[in-house]
Amino acid sequence: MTTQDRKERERADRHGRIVAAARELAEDQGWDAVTTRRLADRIEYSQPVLYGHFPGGKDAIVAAVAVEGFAELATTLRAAVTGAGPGRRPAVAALATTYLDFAAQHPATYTAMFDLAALPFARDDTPGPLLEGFAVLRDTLAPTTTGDPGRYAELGWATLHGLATLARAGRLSPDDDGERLTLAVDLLTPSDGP
Amino acid sequence: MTTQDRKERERADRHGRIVAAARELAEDQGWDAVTTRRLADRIEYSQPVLYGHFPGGKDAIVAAVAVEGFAELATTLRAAVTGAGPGRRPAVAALATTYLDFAAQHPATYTAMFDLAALPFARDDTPGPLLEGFAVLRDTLAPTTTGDPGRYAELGWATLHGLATLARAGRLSPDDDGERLTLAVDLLTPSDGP
DNA sequence: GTGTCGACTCTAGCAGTGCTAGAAATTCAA
DNA sequence: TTGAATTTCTAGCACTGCTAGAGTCGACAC
Repeated sequence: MTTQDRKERERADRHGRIVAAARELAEDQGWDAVTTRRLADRIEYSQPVLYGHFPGGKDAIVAAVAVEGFAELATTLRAAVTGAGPGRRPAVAALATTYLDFAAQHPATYTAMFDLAALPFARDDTPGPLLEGFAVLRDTLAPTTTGDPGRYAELGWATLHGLATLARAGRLSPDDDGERLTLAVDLLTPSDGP
Repeated sequence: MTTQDRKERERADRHGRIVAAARELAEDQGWDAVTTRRLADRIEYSQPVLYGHFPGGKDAIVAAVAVEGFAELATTLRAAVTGAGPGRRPAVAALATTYLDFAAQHPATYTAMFDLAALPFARDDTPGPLLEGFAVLRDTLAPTTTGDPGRYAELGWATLHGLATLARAGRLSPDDDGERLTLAVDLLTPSDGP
C-alpha cells in the first residue's frame, strides 16, 4: 500500500463521481442543466479539476456517460434474452421490451448514447460495451434461415431505436405501447408470426 | 399600395431570410455554429432584430426551420407515393426511399424536426405540416385488412426514423443501404412480401 | 422645406458557459 | 523542517442568448 496506490484509488473514485454526477443531473434536469460548474460543485472541487480527468472537456464527460449506458444496456439485454423462454420469438420479445424499458427509464443516458456522444462505431477503437450491445442484438434478431445477420440486426435495432426516440419525444400515442410492441415483434419474427 | 403594405412585405421577407439563414448555416456547419450573432450578420441586421420576429428567441427560429422541414417532407412524400406504381408495396417502397433520402440530404433540418424543436404533436395546435406528413405515412403504411392503421403507421414511422438517425450517426454499415431498405419494405408489407 | 413623433434598429451590458494560464496551496520525500 | 513536485484554485478570456434603453430613421403634417 503506497501513497501512489491511494492517490490512484482516489483519482479513480473522483473520475467515477464526475460521471455519476453528470448522469444524475442529466436524468433529473436534462442535459442543458449539466454545466461544468454544477458538476464541480457536486463533487466539491473547483471546475478546472474536471479537465484533469477528462482532457476532452465536457464532451468527454458526456461520452463517458454514454459508454456507461451502453455497458448497462448490453448487460441488461443479455440477461433478458438469456432468461427468455425457448425459441426465437420470446427472445426477441424480451429483447424489445428490455430495450424500450431501458430507454424509457434512462432518457438522458439514452440521449447521450445516441445523440450527444461522438463515439467511434464499427472501428478498431470502438468501446467494448458498444460491441457487446450490438452482439446481443445480432445474436437475438438474426433469423437462422435467411440472409445477412448483420443486416437483420441493424433493421431490428433501427426499429427499436425509432420506437424509443419517438416515444421519448411524445410522438407516439401513449395508450398503445403493449400492442405496438407486439406488432413490432410480429414483424421482426415473421416466420414465428401470428 | 401603401407604406404599410411595403413594410409588411419587407418584414415577411426578413422573417423568411432568418429561417433560411439558420437552415443553411446548420446544414453547412451544424447547429452548434448557428448563433444569433451569426444569423444577424447573415441578414445584415444587428442581433436583437431577430427577437422582433421570433419573440421565443433562438428556439423559435429552430422550430420554424423544423416546421419548414415537415412541410417539405410531407410534400415530397405525397408526390412519391402518388407517383408510385399500383399497389401497396411500390407505394411503401417509394415512401421509405423518399423518407430516408430526405433525412440524408437534409441532416440538420431533420435534426431540428426530431431532436431540437419542441413542437406540439397530436394536439389542437399541432402545425399543419406535421399532420399532413403523418397522414401520408398512415395512408401509405396502414394495411387495409388488419388492425389499427394509426398503430401500423407509428411502427413504420419508427422504423424509418430509426434507420434515418442511425445512418446519420454512421452506425449502419454503409454498403448495405439498398438491401436493408428492401428488407425493411419486406417487413412492413408482409402480405406482399418476397 | 422643417419639425415632430412613432417605429425600428442599434449599442451596451448582463448572466451564464466552456476552457485555460498561472498563482496558490497541499502533499510528500529527504 | 525544507524544498520540490503535484494538485487545486482564482482569475480571466471569448463566446452565447437575451434585454434595456439610447439613437436613428421614416412618415406625415404644417
